[in-house]
Amino acid sequence: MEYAQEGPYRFRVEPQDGMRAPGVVFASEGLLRDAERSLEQVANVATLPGIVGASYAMPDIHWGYGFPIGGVAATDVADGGVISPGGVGFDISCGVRLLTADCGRRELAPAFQELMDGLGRAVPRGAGPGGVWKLSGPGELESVLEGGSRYAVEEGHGEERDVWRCEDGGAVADADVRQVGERARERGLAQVGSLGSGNHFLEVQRVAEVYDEPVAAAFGLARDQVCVMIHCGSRGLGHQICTDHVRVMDKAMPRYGVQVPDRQLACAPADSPEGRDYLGAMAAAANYGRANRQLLAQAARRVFHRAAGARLTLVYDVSHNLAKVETHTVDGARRRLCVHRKGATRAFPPGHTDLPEDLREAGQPVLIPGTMGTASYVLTGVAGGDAFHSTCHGAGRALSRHQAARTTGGKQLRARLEAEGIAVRPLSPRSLAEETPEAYKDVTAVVEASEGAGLCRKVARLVPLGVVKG
DNA sequence: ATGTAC
Repeated sequence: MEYAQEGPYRFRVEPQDGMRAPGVVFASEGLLRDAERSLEQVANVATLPGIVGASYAMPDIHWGYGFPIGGVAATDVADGGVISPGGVGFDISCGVRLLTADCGRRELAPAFQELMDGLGRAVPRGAGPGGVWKLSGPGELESVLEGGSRYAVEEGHGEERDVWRCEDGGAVADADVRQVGERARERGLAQVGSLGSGNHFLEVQRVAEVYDEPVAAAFGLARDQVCVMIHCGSRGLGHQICTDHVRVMDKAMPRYGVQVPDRQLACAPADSPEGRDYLGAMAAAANYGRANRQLLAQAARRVFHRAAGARLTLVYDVSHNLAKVETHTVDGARRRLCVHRKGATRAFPPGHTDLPEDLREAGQPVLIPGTMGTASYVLTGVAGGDAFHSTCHGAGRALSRHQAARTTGGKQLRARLEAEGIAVRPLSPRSLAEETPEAYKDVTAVVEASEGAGLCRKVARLVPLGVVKG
């Protein structure tokens, strides 16, 4: 695919072959070179009816289902704009939650191995059922789908601050549980408060560097601060919802006269029965994802309290796989847009009215999970941010799981990480080897490019002290 | 990512 550089960290694909908008990729030359194949997916997304502005991609762009991971596209709801499950991905509402601990690294040191053992026991992980919260039955699952982490807190699993420091106040209002199928419900019932596998993790981290003191202070972060970062999604429930609704839309597309260059871009007008049904089910999965992270945070709180007498305070919780109807100004006019962010993080700028008051001046915390054994980042939204206020979400895979597992053994990798001072509590040696740092791109390069492109600003770098992996 | 293939 042909492309041209139109600014530092900004590349453009001219409209061609049915594209209704250009493609715009924010990346360094190096990151783009590694992802050239995915430009085809950027171009495919640009053919979607109602697309506004451009088909965007973040610096961590890589190949995904229909949309590239790192893809951002907005469609005009009032103008036949479509919603595509492939623009959200299978792990609906995958995201990151960050908490600060009220203890220093040195105070924690004597109890650290005990703390990690406790986290290892308290965090359900890996494939299949298992979760911290045993729901009373299908009725309570509906409450989770409608109330998200707000419902979890109401039931005693958290504190008031957890609600307003979570994106959407812990729950979106437009969840429609009727659109969540029986299989999705079955899968979701026994997984609330579980990590899953792959790049998902719960880490104990240390603030290694602060880039912006005032904003870090507003987020409650200081150098050498101990933090807990949780990266996980909506488990089997979100996966099943995606599967079910892709099938529905695949069949519905001809009725709306929509043609897409890739069947994985199955979609329907956002303002159609099929579009509304998916958006309602997706919102239910979004709420489930927040409740999932809420329950894992509670589990971590219990372990921190028991092992170190320490308290954990929520900084923020934000998804990087979600579509939302948001109001944006386009060519001077306010328009309701369906913004797909797939492997891309919302990054609202200072002053945005959807931010809680105590974050209004600093901007939205943007949480970027690193790869095991590498850094994670806290960023903030900036005025004038492009791509409907979006930025990167992390580092994509560079090696397949199989390739990764061939480069090292799990025991060898664990020894290496422990020698670097990182405690590891893996589910199995094999799953650990698949997550070796060499299997991922450099998250620092992704963050530098995102900042260079004017999508966000760096606030702090966090490094792992201990990691719990599925 | 995912009861890692209906």
